[in-house]
Amino acid sequence: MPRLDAAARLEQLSAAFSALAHPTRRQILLVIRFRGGAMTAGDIAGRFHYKWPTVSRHLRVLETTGLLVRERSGRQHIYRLSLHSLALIKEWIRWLEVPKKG
Amino acid sequence: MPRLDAAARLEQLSAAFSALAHPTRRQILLVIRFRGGAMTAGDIAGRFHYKWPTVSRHLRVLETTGLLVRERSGRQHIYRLSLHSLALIKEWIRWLEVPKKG
DNA sequence: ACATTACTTAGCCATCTTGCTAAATAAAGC
DNA sequence: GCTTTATTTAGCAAGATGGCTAAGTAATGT
Repeated sequence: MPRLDAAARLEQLSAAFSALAHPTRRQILLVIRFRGGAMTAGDIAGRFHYKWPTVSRHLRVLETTGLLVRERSGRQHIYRLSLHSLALIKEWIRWLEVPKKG
Repeated sequence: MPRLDAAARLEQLSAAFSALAHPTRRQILLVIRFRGGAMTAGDIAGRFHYKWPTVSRHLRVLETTGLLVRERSGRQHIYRLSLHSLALIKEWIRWLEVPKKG
C-alpha cells in the first residue's frame, strides 16, 4: 500500500464513495465478508441474479477502487477484501462531524 | 426523525452513498460545516464556479437524502446540516469490518 | 402595482452507468 | 492439439447524471 499524496487520496475517496453507491457492489463486499474475506469470481457471481459479465464488471470496479484485490489460482480468480480505502471515508465523515475547531 | 423500517433504511443508505459520490456535494457539506453548520443557498452557490441552478440541484439532492434540511427565512433559503444518515454509513462499514462473528 | 432580489423548476444535451449478449483469453483435462 | 471450464473484455442500448440556459415563483423595496 503506497503512500498517497493529497490528490490521489481525494481520487480514492471519490472512487470509494462511487463504488459503494451501487447496492450490488455493497452486497458483493458483504457476501465476501461473510464468506471469510475471499471468494472466487464464480462463487460471487453465483450469489446474484445478474449475468456473469455484469457481476464481473462490478468486481472490476471494486478492484480498481482498491476495495478488492484479485489473485489468480489456476483458472479461477480469487477476490479478497481490501478495506484500506474505508479509512478515507471514515476520516472524511469525521471532518464533517467534528465540532468546529476539532 | 421518524423510526425507519429495514427497507427505508436501505434506501436511505443507498441515497447517502450516492449523494456523497459527487465531489461537489461533498464540498458543499464541508463548506456549510466550516461556516457553522448553516448557510443560505446564495452563499453556498457563491463558493462554487458552477451556475446557480446547478448548485441548487445539488442542494436538492442533499436535501432529499436528508443530509441537509431547508428552512425559509424571507426570500432566502437556509440549508442546515443534518447528519443522521451518516450513522447508517458508519454502521454499514462496521458490518464489513467486524471480525466474522462480531 | 412594478421592479428587484433570491432563489427554484423545467427542459436540453453530452456523458456516464449498468444491464445485456457475443467474442476473446487462459488454464486444465482428455 | 482440441474441448471444456472459468473468467474477462468488447460493444450495444436504455436510463441516470450533471452541466447549461431560460422561465417561473415568492418575498421585499419603491
